[in-house]
Amino acid sequence: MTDDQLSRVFAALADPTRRDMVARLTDGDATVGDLAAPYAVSIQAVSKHLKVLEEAGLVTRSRDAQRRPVHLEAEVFDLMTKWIERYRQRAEERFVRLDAVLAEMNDEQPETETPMEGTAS
Amino acid sequence: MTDDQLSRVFAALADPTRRDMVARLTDGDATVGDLAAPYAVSIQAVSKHLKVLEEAGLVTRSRDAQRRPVHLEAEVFDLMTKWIERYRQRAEERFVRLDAVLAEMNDEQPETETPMEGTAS
DNA sequence: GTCTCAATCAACCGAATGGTTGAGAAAAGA
DNA sequence: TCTTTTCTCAACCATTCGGTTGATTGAGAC
Repeated sequence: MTDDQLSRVFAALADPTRRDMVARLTDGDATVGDLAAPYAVSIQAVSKHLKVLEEAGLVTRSRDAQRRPVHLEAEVFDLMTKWIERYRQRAEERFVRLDAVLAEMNDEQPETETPMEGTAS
Repeated sequence: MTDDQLSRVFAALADPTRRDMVARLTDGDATVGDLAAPYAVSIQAVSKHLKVLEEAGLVTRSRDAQRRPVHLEAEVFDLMTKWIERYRQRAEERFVRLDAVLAEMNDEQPETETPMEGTAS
């Protein structure tokens, strides 16, 4: 499943616990124990969540004695933002065009069928 | 899992096939058959994908004879963009603050010969 | 050395996911 | 009516996911 990075990032953020971790990491780096504290799950479960976030490129981990501080990598957000904005813009452009078409159609007959395009990859 | 809408949206877009469907829907509405054409999976599988996208609020489906045209709902993108931008900004603010601290440290070492302040490397 | 702390690895479990095939529903056309 | 087209529903299957407990590693502290 989910071979490319974009898939991994979206999948990582599909979990509320992992989203909350990312949110809290914007306050600064934290250890696994710190991150695990608020949640009602084992520290092993949190460690697994962090592995998912790490493989998505959302966090990195270094070493400080026994601790493994977790650091948020914000650049990956751009990957998502780019994808989202690209298609949101396209959708909005089409909406604007459709709007113009509809306004134009008001002068003509309102009986024609709605066009159904597709397969343009 | 995936109780709230944000989770459902992220989860829906974690699949490359579903992302491609969304991308193609920015060209305009399409039928299930149209959408299924490029993929090497059954039409039932595509129907399932569409159900996921629909439950995430990313698409809506109407009816036109036997066909069920699929329409992209771009507003849901805002939900993601808001979340992403919020935490990206927080992360970047923190980065900028760190940047300022580093810049301040560098001020003590202008482009002239390094005056050997006591700063450890 | 031994002990403790912080975190991961390993095995397991139940539920969800993405795919399949087969049957059926809904609407138009013959 | 019967047929065709379009799509969904219902089982079923293999894999993944999020969680658990138990064992183990890594790095101080004693």
